[in-house]
Amino acid sequence: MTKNATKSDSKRRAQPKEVRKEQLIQATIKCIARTGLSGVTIAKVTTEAGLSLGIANLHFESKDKLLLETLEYVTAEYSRGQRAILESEDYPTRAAKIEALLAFDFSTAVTDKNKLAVWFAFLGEAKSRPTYQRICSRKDSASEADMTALFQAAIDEAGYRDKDAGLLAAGYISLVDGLWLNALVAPRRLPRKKARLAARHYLASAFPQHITLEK
Amino acid sequence: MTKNATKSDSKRRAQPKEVRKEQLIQATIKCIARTGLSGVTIAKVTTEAGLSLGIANLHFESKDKLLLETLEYVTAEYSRGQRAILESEDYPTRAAKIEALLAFDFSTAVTDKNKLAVWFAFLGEAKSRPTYQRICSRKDSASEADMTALFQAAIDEAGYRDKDAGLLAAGYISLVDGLWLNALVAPRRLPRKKARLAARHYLASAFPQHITLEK
DNA sequence: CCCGCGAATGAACGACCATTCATTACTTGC
DNA sequence: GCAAGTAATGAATGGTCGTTCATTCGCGGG
Repeated sequence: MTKNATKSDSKRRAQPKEVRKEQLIQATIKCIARTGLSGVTIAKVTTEAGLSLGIANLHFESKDKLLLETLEYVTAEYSRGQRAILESEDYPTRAAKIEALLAFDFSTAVTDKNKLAVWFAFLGEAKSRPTYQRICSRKDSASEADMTALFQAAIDEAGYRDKDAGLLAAGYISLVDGLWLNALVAPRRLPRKKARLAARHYLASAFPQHITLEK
Repeated sequence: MTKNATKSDSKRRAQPKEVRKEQLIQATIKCIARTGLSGVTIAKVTTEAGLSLGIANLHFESKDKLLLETLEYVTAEYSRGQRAILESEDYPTRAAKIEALLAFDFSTAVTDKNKLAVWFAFLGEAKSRPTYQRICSRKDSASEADMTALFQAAIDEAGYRDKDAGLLAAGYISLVDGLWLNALVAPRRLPRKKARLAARHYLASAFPQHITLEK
């Protein structure tokens, strides 16, 4: 009768609300990636989590709320990482900070297939769901301003001509979205490394004195 | 095309199968844009089309087939227009052909909100639906080869250095996808004209002797 | 050791929805 | 103008799924 170390307890045990919610959100991410948003059911999620059917409605008010918190979970994770870079004062040069953003956007943590699948599953429904729309655009509009400022500073310090920081930032954000999407749907055609290289080329031609094609 | 064949039809009338299928596909596009893929029901589609409940299963084998044909309809329409440009021999210069591709990608016909909503709704589910995945990636992989060839020819004729046509083509395709997506989800932040301008900047920095920022 | 509280369970319920098909309505050939 | 054939209809059906809640169980305090 020693405690079951890692294996799931065969007996149910009370857990703090936060632990259960995290468990259910993780299971939801897996289910969305496996079956698509429209294939997700409470039964599949709770089975994936190894819990009972009723638990989702116990900790979340409804399936809708569970899905919403899952979306928020995924976007918050990304935004946190990105803002840590954008707001950091520890990079020796602006070039280093831009490099860090690039490395982050194509890190294995960010390009995780399950997380990307969740992200695009919700984006695909965003047009008809104002709530999804709001959460999804929060991710980008928050960073767009900071990124524009960073790009503008780079433009100023190098004296680039004919560059529009706002347009470059919008372009970079969209390019990354597009590369993620294509890498997710057709990883054979666009593997992660090729996607990163394409993004690097974009930045290199925008900021030739900051970013080069040599690794 | 016509909204409701003259409305005067208060009584039902037999129509060739092709007319009915077209009608139903158009209604499906509207429904997906309005309610998202997961909110689409046969009842909503047939009501939108002004027809009876049973008609969808009469002309399509099932709801699934209807959705599939809708996706194929939207992608085929795009591919047809794009290939007409790529395969045309009527452009005086390569620059003109590249300009035409850009103009096409951001034409009002292609950036129609409903069509884009359909496109991204299916892409959002593509990860978990091999059939969607196949249809969606057909659109891009067909054009990627032709576009790479076009870009390579442009590189050769201008003697650009350090350019990788394949990477530029993959980047352009992804950038366009990303711009469409952001313009769809947050049209306020990224209006169509700004999206087109961002794509133009991309091409201008890739092919400075072909594409310029002056309209 | 037992009691009570709150977490967890899952059978039951009801709403929704794709699909079927008997019936109806139109069209066409004769 | 009639009959046979075909398109269209929509009530009925069966299945799926979100949600509820009476019951069960584990835990900590007395």
